[in-house]
Amino acid sequence: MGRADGNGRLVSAPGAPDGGTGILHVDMDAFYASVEVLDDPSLRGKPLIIGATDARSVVSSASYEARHFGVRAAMPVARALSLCPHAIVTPPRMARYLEVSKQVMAVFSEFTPLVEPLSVDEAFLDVRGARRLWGSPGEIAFLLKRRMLGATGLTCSVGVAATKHVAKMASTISKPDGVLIVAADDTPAFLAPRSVRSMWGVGPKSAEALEGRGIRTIADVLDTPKEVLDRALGVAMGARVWALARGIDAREVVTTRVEKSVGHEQTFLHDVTDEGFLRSEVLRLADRVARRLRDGGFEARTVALKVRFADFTTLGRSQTLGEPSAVGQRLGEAARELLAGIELRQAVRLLGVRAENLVPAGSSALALWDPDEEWRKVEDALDGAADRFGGGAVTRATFLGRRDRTTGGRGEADALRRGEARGGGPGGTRG
DNA sequence: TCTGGGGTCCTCGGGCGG
DNA sequence: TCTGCCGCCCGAGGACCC
Repeated sequence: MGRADGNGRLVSAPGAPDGGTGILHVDMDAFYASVEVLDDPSLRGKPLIIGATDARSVVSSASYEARHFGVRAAMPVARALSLCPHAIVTPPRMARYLEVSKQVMAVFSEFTPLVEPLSVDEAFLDVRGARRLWGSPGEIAFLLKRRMLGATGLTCSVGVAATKHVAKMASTISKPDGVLIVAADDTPAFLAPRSVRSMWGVGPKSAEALEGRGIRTIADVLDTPKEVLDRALGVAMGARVWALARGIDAREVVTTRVEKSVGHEQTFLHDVTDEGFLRSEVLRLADRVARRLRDGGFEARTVALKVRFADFTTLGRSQTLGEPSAVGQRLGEAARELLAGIELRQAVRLLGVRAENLVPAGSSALALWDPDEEWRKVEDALDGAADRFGGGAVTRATFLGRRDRTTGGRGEADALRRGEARGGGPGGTRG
């Protein structure tokens, strides 16, 4: 497996056993901060915070020098500066990070086509089919790190394991600039002493629910009946934690991902009570969302509005549109209706507009609906019923009342109304 | 200390149609 | 015609991740 290196890291040496592994999780080290250092070497070795400087912004990324002072991502910048007053704060340059991200992903793709990006700076790689070309998974991990440094000038950490979950945990523990290989046989020993919080998917709430029952480590999870986990976390989450604690994780590396929603939200510098301003902001956010939908070739069936009040309570309202749309005006109207339905009992801190239930542009029900095709389906479905009722075939004409005299009269139409002829048709088989 | 912005997934309850 | 059951969709909210 690996050795503790005195800094809380656990790392493997080249040649460590990697039997039964095949999944790599690669995570760039302090990605945004490292890109800033790459572009301005005078920042090297200094505490660096990536984040806007206005009152309400939070830390997006921090160099390890800043983390040494307790600075963490998602911490308010003001708080970070109180912990590390001499830190250099620089605003994020997303366009630049995306540019470097492309280089990073290109390095991943050199080793395997089976790459599943999780964000701009990390991905799962399935290297089970790359052995003949590049070597064993453990060998690939060290090779990839060298190649990454050469191609981008950046360091990364790599977890190597039999499953995505263990690979992800391993890369986290090996950070920064490490490799941790967890051979399949070593998985139980690797997992057992770890905290429940270290599991991917167990956040503060779930950890609290478990710890409140005395379940602090993964070994504790192994000793806990599944019903207790279900009660603590809900059935789905309980089942997941039960399985992950045993090293069971059947998730494959997925190379294609379909976007499910697109949204924008805005925290105001000062809490807002002006309703007119909120209405105009809703329209502006809807416009941005609509533009992104059109760029991506999508339309939205559902519009969701998010309102966060000054006391941080958050409300969501959503509405399904009559027809999918990617028109800012249409999305904006829906979002404004949702806003009108919310009692603004406090000043508003944040507004968000999100498009959900995305469909490809032009595939709305109306655009795709072919009446002739629908009638063919109805006629097919009714053929069998017509036989049972002793009549002839039911046609579109019979249903519309222009009865074909060769058919059996009203039997089929009655059958249709009673829903007795729906076999194989849409709408379920029960009745 | 006072909590961003972009997402995904899950749960639960109500309405509705068969 | 009414009732109970079931599955599906919708809407709201919460937890989690980077």
